[in-house]
Amino acid sequence: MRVTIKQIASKLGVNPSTVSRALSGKSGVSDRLREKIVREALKMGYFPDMTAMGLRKGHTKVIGVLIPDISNPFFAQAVRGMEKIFYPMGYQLILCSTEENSEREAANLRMLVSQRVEGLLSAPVDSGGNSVIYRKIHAEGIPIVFFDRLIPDLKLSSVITDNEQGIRDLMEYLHRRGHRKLGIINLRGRSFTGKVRLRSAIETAEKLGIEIRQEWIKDGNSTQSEAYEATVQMLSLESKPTAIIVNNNLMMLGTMKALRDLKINVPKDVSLVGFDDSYWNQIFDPPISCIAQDPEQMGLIAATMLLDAIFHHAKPVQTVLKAHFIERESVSVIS
Amino acid sequence: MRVTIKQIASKLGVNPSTVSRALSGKSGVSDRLREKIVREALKMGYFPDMTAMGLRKGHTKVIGVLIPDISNPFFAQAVRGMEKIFYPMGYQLILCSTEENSEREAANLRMLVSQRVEGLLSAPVDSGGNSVIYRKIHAEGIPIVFFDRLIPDLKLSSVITDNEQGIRDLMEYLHRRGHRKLGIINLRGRSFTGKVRLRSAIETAEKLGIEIRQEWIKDGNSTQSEAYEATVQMLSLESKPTAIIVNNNLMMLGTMKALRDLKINVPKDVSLVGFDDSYWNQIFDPPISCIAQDPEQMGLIAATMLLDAIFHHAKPVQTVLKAHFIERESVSVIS
DNA sequence: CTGAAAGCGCTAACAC
DNA sequence: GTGTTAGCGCTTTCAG
Repeated sequence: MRVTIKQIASKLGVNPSTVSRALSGKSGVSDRLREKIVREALKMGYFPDMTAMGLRKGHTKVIGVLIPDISNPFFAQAVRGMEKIFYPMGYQLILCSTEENSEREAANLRMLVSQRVEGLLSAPVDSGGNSVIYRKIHAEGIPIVFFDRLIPDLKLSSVITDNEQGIRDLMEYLHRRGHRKLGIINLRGRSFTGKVRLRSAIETAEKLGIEIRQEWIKDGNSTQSEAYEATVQMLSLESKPTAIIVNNNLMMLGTMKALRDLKINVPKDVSLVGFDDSYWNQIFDPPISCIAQDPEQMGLIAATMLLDAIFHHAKPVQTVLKAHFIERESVSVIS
Repeated sequence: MRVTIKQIASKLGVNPSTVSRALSGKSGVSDRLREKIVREALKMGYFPDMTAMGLRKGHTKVIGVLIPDISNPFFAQAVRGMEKIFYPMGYQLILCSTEENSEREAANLRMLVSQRVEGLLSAPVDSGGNSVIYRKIHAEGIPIVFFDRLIPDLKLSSVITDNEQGIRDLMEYLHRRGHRKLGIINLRGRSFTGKVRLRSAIETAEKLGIEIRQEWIKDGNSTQSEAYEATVQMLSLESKPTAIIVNNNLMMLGTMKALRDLKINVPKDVSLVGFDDSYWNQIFDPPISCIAQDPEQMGLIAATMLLDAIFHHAKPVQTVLKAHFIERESVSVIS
């Protein structure tokens, strides 16, 4: 059985509360006794019981993290950034993968509250169908910070990338290189980032005089396989765009594979740029120019904001991060 | 403030224990009263308090997971497999990234026990320096399953890949294609998988009559950047191997980049095979032949074994998974 | 079928 | 500087 503070106490013939004081470094215990207690605790293999401490003190030192897909390096790196903040503070992260499913998200959210997490870091599921639960949790006094995505009708804290700016940078670059016909492999149409990036592309196209035909906008559903299909379809069209924007890292893999299978040369036959910079962009032949976000930084900032909310009851803040363009060799010059 | 069972009880003029019974689906409450209680709980926004339940019942429905690096897709996918088992059972995973650091591992381990996790899934830090703590935790009655790696002197449950078989398959393939001079970009030399794979390569080389000179064995330290350096060094040697084995997915990225920068053609100038199959192997030019593990499956099996240990007190089991060879186009035929 | 009471492991307020 | 007591929110006997 587990060693408790009580057992240590009775073994040493002192009171449990004295053991508690000694072990948690509180004042009010003589140095000699404290040392004796600490030694005995070590010898008996005592592990403090956080659930009991949590119950008593009202805080658990646990943070809940919700991400849609852990095997996407983007989110994995974001979590890494959060770890960097929370680990040194002795906080634990409970990580939940929602698999882009509202019901799972709701279930996870309920669980997390039940676990008495002190705060929540979430990249909410695209449908945004759980705003009621989020609101309720917020009302309970549990701070929430959204990252990468947000639910527009909730005025909570968030850290997202400046998607509009990113798309504009990408398109201005293509425009400078002479491209006037643009195709888009978009994220799931209903998703927050998908909507924002597409709208921004259409607006920018109008401004710059770039053509984006309806048939050049394909929904890659955020997955590798569907991006593959979408790319194949787009490039079997009678009249094709001269350049393609792929709207996230995973879909870029699908598009790359399609291009290879179709033996279409980049950038000679078609130019390619991406939103997100993952490992693979720079080892593709040719290396892919793209808009790079910094997910680790995003996680770090989200975590910092959450901490601020937990300790200083900071008011909700909306943070927008700049993404930056990385030029490589995937875009031709059209004269 | 948080809604408690007591508040619901006093609101309805019944006893807390009745509310507890009603809410947890226990028998001994009339249907009418139960319905009334459930409705009120919902209305008041009641979330059960798992820490209190855990304290009372002695189990927390939380599993601790230790991985060395969350941004490595291999481990991310393993976690995904674990999620698949535990999510439907209402268990939560606390994920800790040890960053290949023994002290962090020890700290995380202590924390996890303090959180009263019901079981532990761990890919232990390479040095194996925490066997004492693992042993202690096991002695506490908390089941442990190692995955991907293990600590040889601990006879606990584990799921690992048949690394020897993998290396043999790779080398027999190279041998059939006429290769007799082999270079290796190895994992961190002290690591479990690094040691096993290297030893296996040397043994197999002897058996098959393949030459592996000392200078053709480079330590890539499991990272992209050091694998880059290692590759550059190996290929600037006077006499080079005709084929290279890269011993994990992240290092493959470094090697690929080095090869591109050096303008060395694969497989014409040098052949290339890898241990692990990540996203990028198939979009490189040429696609890379490799030994593929199935990390998600590994996570799934580890989770299943842990469950077995938790519920049926199953004895420690050592599981070894077969890896399978995927032929692509990165190896030339030498006649 | 429902209520009363005890207790999980810990800490904090109050005595002495 | 140390002991006593109460209670965090819940479940589980045991009564009635």
